[in-house]
This record gives sequence, structure tokens and C-alpha cells, in this order.
Amino acid sequence: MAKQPALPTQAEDFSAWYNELVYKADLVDLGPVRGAFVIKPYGYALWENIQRELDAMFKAAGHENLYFPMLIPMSYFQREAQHVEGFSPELAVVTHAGGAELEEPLAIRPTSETIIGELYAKWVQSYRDLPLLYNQWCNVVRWEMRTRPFLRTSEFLWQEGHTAHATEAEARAEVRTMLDVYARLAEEFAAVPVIKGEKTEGERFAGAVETLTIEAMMRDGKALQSGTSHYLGQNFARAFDITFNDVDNQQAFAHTTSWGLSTRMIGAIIMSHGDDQGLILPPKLAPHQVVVVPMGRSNDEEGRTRVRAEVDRLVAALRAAGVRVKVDDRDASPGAKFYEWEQKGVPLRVDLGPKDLDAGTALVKDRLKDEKDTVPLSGLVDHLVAALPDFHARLFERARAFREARTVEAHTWDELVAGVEKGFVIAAHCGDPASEKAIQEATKATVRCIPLEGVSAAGSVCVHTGRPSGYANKVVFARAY
RNA sequence: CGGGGUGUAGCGCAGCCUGGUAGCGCACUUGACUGGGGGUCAAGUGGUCGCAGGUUCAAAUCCUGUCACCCCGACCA
Repeated sequence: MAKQPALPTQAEDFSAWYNELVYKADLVDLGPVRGAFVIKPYGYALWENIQRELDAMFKAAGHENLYFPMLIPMSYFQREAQHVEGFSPELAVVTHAGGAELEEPLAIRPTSETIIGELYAKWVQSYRDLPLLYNQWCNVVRWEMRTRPFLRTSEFLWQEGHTAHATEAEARAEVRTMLDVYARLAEEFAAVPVIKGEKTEGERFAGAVETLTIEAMMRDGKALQSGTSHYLGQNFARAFDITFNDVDNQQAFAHTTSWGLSTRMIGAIIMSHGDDQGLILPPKLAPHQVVVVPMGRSNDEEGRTRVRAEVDRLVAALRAAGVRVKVDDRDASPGAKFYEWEQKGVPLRVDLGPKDLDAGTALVKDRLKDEKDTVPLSGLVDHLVAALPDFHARLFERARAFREARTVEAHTWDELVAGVEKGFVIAAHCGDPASEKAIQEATKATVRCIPLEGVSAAGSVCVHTGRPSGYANKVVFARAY
């Protein structure tokens, strides 16, 4: 096998690096329809692992899964003014079915607030029916102008949680709780450090009163919104008549929330950790945590047999220890396998051949290190089991340090302009949407969020208008995906 | 929706200007040698040149139309 053309480097063209890597690492393939990508097994396995971890956290927080239909009567979108304005441009609509034109066109869900609102109205009569704490795993379709694998696709997979509560305080608490769940998934599983914050008015979800977000920094310094949690107030309750009798037999509108995390998280993982050699996957979500490459010459049947026996023992022990391990026993050259698994971002690789057996050791290659470690066979399983959480910690710290190094606090306009070229800028802002827009036009950067735990803006003036800060904390400016 | 580009083997491309047997690299198949960082040699498989018209003795190539996709912007998880 000859050398493949190298991946473009991140430094020369980050975008090309990403676009080529998702194909080379076998995560996706192009579908026949624009912007609709096939998620291949290696990419889908990542999603399955994300699903498994998130789903467990949802359930631990008291939620149940259910499923709503994908087709939504068009008229439902008209009921909430902000919502229809936000979503109608990107709706895909079914106008024909069963060989005839439909009386009312059906939208393919871009998100399910409307159809769920309609049904929640039916399910809620009394305060005793609340809260409703439901989630669904599904696909949605948004006809975006421009698409990129995982980051923005015509159809994507996600989960959408929809809850209804008797009080505002309870609903707002739910929104925070679920944001924390997303932050945990990002940091403790994906090793992606995130900033938790609130969206400004202009960046809010269509129809929401408050939108909370987790924002991560990609390796080109740009921000990626990786999960959102919305307090919808009583907007959708009013639009869909979700009312109930409270303890005092007074009729009241419910307070609803919605929160979603999509396959975009896979893009966040790729762009937070990947390097010029390819992917680097976080061990807790990686389809294969350890790949074993057996060595041995084809004419050395005895050596191969010994290696195979040792590999079988190793794999059994690792599986018993809960490690996801794959043996690459394909008939290909070892070098080709090394490059492939490195590009696919497998955290740890074990090379094992007759020479190693004679020495009683194995070679362990760590995706974050340049050199291989020689590890005694007797302690190999323990070494690998311990190396995985350590790998996670180093990966997270690497991403955190990268973000810190590219985050500056700006006190002047010039500092803001210079800062967003490299990464995040912390600065005070007056909160005027017109100023936000002007900043975007001048710098291509937007307010990513007002951090929940951030730098106090008390006494600070807006970096753009010089007016007093409109928020308690300084905001995060960045260019975004 | 604006700007740019591309449709030729599974992938990446050349050929088109100047019409005349459809080519190269990788991948794939078979065999031998090889095997600790993208192996070598040899022999092979695979194409209605995006689609529809037109010009011509003859079209991947020229003309007209059309469709699709990709990339860069504005909009969005």
C-alpha cells in the first residue's frame, strides 16, 4: 500500500482538514440529497455512546422517553409568532401523499415544540398532572442554506426534551439542571471544556424567554454551540392552551422548557481534539478504546500461534474489565494499520509480536504521545485500564489549556478586534442588539453567551459603545460555527 | 439567496483549446516474495464521459438547454 495524500494541516486550512478527515476517518459518506449525510458505523458508534451516556443522565434526573410523529400540520407553526418566524424559512413540507395533494401541507419537524404542545394540552388538566418530564430521540429536518457534516446538515439526529411545570421557578430550575447534564457530557465524557452561559436576545431560540448554552472552542479558535436548554415561559402554553387547575382551583398556564443536543457534538469532538494526524477520540465515547495489532511473519506459524493465544487472553481480560477493545487481524502491513487507527483517533494501541512475547512485554502507543511505551505483559491489562481515565484527563486539560491560551479579556475596541482573530474575548457589553449587530459586521464575531460563572462586569463599560454593561458578567465574543 | 467551481472507473484526476481506438495514480482481484510506522514485483477486473437535444461521416471534446453537487459568504443545533 502506498502513501495516501496527506490530510491538509489545521494551520493551512482548518476547514479542508475537517472536511477531508470526516471521510477519511470513515465517519460519514455523502448521501444523494444535498446536505443529507450518511453516518457510517464508526461515526454512528460515537453517537450511540453519546446517546447511552446522556440517556442515563436524563433518566437519573427523572425523565422518560417517548416518541412523537415526524409530520406536523403546517398550521401548528402559525400559533407562536416568534416560532413561525424563526423556523418557517427552513421547513421541508410534504404537500402530496397517497397520490393526491393534501388538504393541509405537513411539515417535517424541525423541532417538536408545536406538536408536543398540542398533545401536552390534552394531557394536563390539574397541577397533579405536572410536571411532565419527557424526552425523545429522533431526527429532524432543517433546510439550511449551507451544510457541513455533523455541524449543520439538512437532517440530523438529536434528542429533544420537553417538560411542563406548574411554576416558573420549577421550570427555570429544570433548564439549569439539563444544561448541567450537557456540560457533564461535554466535559466528563467528550473531554470538551465548555462555558455555560445565557444567550442574548438576538441569539435566543425562536419563542424562548431564556436560552442557555454550552459553548466550546474549536482548534481554530472559533466557538461551537454544543447544546442548548430553553425556558419557554408560558409562550407555548398560551399558543397551545396548556392549562391546568392549580391548588386553589384557579386556571393557569403551564411553564414549559425544551432542551436539545445533536450529532453536532461529534463535530465538537473532532474539532476540539483532532490534530494533523487525524482524530483523537475521548476514551469514554470512542468506539474502540484499545486496538490490538498482532505482529508476526507469515512463515512463522509457531510465532503467530503464540501471539494469537496471547492476544486472545489480553482481549478476554480487557473485555472483562469493561474495555472496548478491537483486534486488527486483517492481512495488511502493520504500518498501514498504525496510520489508520491513528487517523481514526483510537486512544491506545497495543503492538504484540513474537519478539515481545520472548521479552515478556508489549508496546503501547498512546495517541497523545510520540513514543511507544514498553509494558510488561503481566501488568498490561492494569496499565491499559488505568491509562484510559488518564488519557481523558490529559485530553481535557490539553483542550482547556488551548482555550485559556486563546482567551483574552478586552478593555478596548482594538483588543476585541485583535482577540477574536485568535479565539474568545471576554468583555463588557451594553446589551443593545444594534451594537451587537454592528460588532458582528465589523469583526464577524458575536456574543456567544453571558457566562453564568464569569468575570463580573460591575463598573465596566461596553467595549463598543462605552455605555454601562447591560449584564452582570462580561460576555464571551467569538466567531462561531 | 449572492459569488466561485466541478460533473470522465469505488476515490482523486488528466484528456476538451485543435472532434477520430477513453487514459493515469490510488483502491480492488490473483500469485509470489514480504511483514516492528502508509510493502515489492507480475498479471488482471472495472466506463452508456451528469442528463437531453443539436452540428458532423464521426462528439468526453463543438453548440444549446437542463439537472446536480462541492467550496466561499449572509441565516441556523
